[in-house]
Amino acid sequence: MISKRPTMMDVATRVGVSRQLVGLAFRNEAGVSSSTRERIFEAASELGYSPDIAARSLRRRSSNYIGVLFNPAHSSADDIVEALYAAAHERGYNLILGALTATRDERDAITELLGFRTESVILISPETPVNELRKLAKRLPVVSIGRPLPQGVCGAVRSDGQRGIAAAVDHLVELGHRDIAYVLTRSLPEFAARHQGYVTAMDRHGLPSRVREIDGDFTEESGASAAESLLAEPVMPTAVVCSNDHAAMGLINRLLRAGLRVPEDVSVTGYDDSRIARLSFVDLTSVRQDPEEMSTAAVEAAVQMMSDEESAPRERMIVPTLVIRGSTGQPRSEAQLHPR
Amino acid sequence: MISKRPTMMDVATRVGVSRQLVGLAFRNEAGVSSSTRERIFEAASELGYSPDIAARSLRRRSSNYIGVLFNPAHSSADDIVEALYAAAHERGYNLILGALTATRDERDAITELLGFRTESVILISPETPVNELRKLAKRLPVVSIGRPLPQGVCGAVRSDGQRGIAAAVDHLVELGHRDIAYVLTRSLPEFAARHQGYVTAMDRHGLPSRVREIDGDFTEESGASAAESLLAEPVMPTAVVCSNDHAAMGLINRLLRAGLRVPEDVSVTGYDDSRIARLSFVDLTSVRQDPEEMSTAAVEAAVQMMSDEESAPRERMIVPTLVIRGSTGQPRSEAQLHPR
DNA sequence: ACGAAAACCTAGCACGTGCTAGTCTTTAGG
DNA sequence: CCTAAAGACTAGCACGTGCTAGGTTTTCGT
Repeated sequence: MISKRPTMMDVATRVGVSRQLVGLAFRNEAGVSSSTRERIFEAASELGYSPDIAARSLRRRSSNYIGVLFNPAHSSADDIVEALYAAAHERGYNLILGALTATRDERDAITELLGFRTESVILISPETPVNELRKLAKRLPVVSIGRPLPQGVCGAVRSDGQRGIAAAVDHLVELGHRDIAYVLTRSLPEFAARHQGYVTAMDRHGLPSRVREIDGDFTEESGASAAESLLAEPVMPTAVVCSNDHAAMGLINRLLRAGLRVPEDVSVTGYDDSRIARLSFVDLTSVRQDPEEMSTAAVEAAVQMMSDEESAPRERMIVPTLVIRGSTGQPRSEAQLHPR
Repeated sequence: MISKRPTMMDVATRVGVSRQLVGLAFRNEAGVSSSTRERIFEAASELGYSPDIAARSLRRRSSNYIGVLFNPAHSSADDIVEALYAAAHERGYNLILGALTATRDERDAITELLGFRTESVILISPETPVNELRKLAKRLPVVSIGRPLPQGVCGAVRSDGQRGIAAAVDHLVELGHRDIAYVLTRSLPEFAARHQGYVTAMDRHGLPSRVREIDGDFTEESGASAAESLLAEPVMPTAVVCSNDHAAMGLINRLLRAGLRVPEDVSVTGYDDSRIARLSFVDLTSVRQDPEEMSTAAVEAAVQMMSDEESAPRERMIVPTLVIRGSTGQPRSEAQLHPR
């Protein structure tokens, strides 16, 4: 029973027709009488037959599949993957996932996707060197999500980190904050724009002298140690903008332990609007990069590049939005001036 | 360039050998001189060739792939998927993922996996009716992770919910708690064992009269409303055992807002040891179902059923462990008797 | 230098399906 | 009743690879 999965032929002989007719029925093509069609599907279900995708795409010379590289450990990947399925399905494509794990690096995962003869690949926050991406993009349409790349390397969808952070700074300034610190992430290139956004926004508000930058990364620990160095200062800023949600959480936690209240004493913002930020427990004001919009744009770019081989790789910038929650409020001096 | 991906034949003509020799080289078989082998790989890399997995598994009549059904929205799935990759790779198998999304139900996803001719499927917390699972298991080895099923339906790996909750209760009793409430989850069958574990553990400790059960589910809101009903009681229990981490978080959050401290006033435990529980912010004592152990067991079961077609479906129960963190401590009366 | 084995290489069929080009049967129009 | 068209169905090749069964060259022991 295990050794042999049924084929079209098995269904055909059971019904008493030719294999080709079964093929027509499964492809929903004309030329099969409705009674025969019914008998075919019935027999197929009895035998547990389903078409062999490998054989089909081999013969068709097109798989109808888009490969997706994602890292399940990265918190925002799930939302994007989910939205990609919907977006691809709407346009008649299927997805095949390539996961990044401790035992599989990007090269392995991409090679596997190519092995499946996907017609294009969508890479979520890839770290593959640019020249390799360029090489890859010569073979098939490639769309990168989230990573800033030089013009024309491949299709690209990313959100405007500069505007995202600027929105956070604007929000805080509007609340009355002036001493606004920033916890940056050094390790990844996509964070350069966010950093830039902080600096220019502070400038724009006439606060260049209040710029205060602290090193951090993607961990809660880094947020906690950022909190330490702020607490050690003579004057604690009234607000802290973080370049990601995890660092923001670590920071808040340390501040609370030090007896400060959020947002009464210090306002904090995150970035990503990850599931963590949405927890009622955390309730973190955060910059949202809409996963539906990113995914739709990525699939659109891939579809365009697949249908028109000569079209230039499409690049699209998504405008992030600030989701205001409970971790931001009026600064403490203001609160003292206008209590409640 | 896009219309035609290179084949073995292209590589062969470029090197000046037969297609079969290229095949030997890529399968790492003997019979290819090392110099030729080198030239073949060089040409392949220049052309961007990688073997066509579809054609290969078609000819081999075995795909070497295990299908994995998972729900990216479910918090514990990521860890399991990651561990599955490692476990499968160690045993010479690859994984192909089938994601559950809003637009794809289990039937769709499983049908797709079958279309890829995976040699077996591992289903993470499937909700497919038992009779359909039984039918499926007749066609190929099926292993379910997490769901309680009647004996013999298919391979099964799950953790002992009864012992898991019992461990939480034991821990609290050891700390001195006697008034221990339980927030249950009604919606899913795998939670029946946990409920049972609570009742029997309370019994065993001679506390059947202290049993206090509150309805809940997988959401933070349900935890919050559970907190409400506890706060409305004349005597608040000193500890609350929750059947999942999300409910525990909602509960804690509401307690804190009501001015209670955790664990000084109330101890709380969760279940799943999800990433959320590990956040320094939350620091939740929780029952851990080791994903590595579950995954390894699942792959082992699948491999056994694949290699020995007649072997009975394997069923394995994993013993969960309690991870003690900061949300549990001595009960308030005890703490008053022995301060610090 | 000879035979044999080892090393290196190739021909041809098969896997399950899609597609083109048909064949055979039924129906419709005069 | 004849013809043509439409409907229902089928024969056979092709897709890219693996495998069996060979073929040819090189190497080695004596």
